[in-house]
Amino acid sequence: MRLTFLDVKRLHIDTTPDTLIVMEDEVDRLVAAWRRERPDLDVEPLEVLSRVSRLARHLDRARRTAFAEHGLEPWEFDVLTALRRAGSPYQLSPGQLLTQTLVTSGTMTNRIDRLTGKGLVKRLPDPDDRRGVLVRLTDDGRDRADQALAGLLAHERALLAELSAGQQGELAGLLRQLVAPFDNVPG
Amino acid sequence: MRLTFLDVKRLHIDTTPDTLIVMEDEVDRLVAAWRRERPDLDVEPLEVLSRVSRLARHLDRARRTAFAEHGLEPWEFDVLTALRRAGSPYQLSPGQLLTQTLVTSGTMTNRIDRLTGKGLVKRLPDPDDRRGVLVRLTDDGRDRADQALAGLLAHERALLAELSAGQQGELAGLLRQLVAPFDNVPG
DNA sequence: GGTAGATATCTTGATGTCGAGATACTTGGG
DNA sequence: CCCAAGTATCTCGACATCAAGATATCTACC
Repeated sequence: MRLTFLDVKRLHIDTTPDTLIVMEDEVDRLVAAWRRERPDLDVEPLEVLSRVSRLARHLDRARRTAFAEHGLEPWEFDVLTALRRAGSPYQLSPGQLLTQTLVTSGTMTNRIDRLTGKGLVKRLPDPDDRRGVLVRLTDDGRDRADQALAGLLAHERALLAELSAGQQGELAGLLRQLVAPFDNVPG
Repeated sequence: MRLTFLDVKRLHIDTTPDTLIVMEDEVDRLVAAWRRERPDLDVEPLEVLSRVSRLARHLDRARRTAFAEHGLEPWEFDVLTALRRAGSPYQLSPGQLLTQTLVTSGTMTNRIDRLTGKGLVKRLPDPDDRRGVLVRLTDDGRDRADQALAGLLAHERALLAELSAGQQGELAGLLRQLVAPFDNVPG
């Protein structure tokens, strides 16, 4: 008999009811529904990838709340922290920001415009390439990024309390294997 | 000495170079940058959650490509398959669709309008509640959903080829623990 | 050094999403 | 029976994003 992931989950519940309780989630219900409606298909991939998508969606919402405490939108955080991470003098080209934030060039132009309007970054001409621009964090932008990062980490640490340190390491490793192919090819 | 996730990764590379090669990803670089710039902070949570967000982002793009082969947008797929999963007669209220797709009511109204325009769903009055509406899949909508699902599963199975079946099960289980709290409370 | 093709950024128009509020109906207490 | 509060859906305006194309500049090769 072949065990599916769902079976494994139930096994945990049945055999060790007091020490290992695994809660159902929306994806369990989704997969069960597909197995009922389309028993001819192998929907195993959804067990992983639908959870990734849904978790990301929930995280987006939680992050929006966390950043609001610091008066920042998620997209503002993404850009400011990319610059912050670059280290002094906290500047990157729009093109470098694109690859880090996974948005299109039009979007980035718009973001830089708005952040400039708020005084969090400023545009400087690239001295080595007259097509180019350097986006630099202002002092205010740097402070905001630092504060928001600390807030984010506190929130996320709380979410991860569900898992032991070892489990977090395992999870990070498995996710890395899935993400790496995307991050290491041109596509 | 305490090992961080990054150390564990490097350990793999150093000790078993031929059998276990772990590729770096963008999050490794991101975490390394934070450790250099903010050595005072514990950025461990990013190892998991930043990977979830970035992977989801990549998946969105890949899914967009996969669905385009069937002439569907990702949002259309989400709605059509929610109805398909409901089983015959393939109908749900807009409210039920909201909770499954994690969008707001205004968005769902708009989606139903456009799907109706394309002839993939139709609105019926709810016989038990005159405020209510039932959204029902047309035959064409059902066929499209079935075709697109098969295509999606093929694509996703390919992405997951990086992992063994056992690893996929582990990953699904760990993700479930993180998602379940979101899915099982009102929030 | 001149030119074709690559590259960096910005512009534009269309579109999907959100949030807040409006509307219509239902429910439960008095 | 009536009314207040709750619920289901829709409307509307603001806004962020994207894709495609425009512009300016660089690079490499002849």
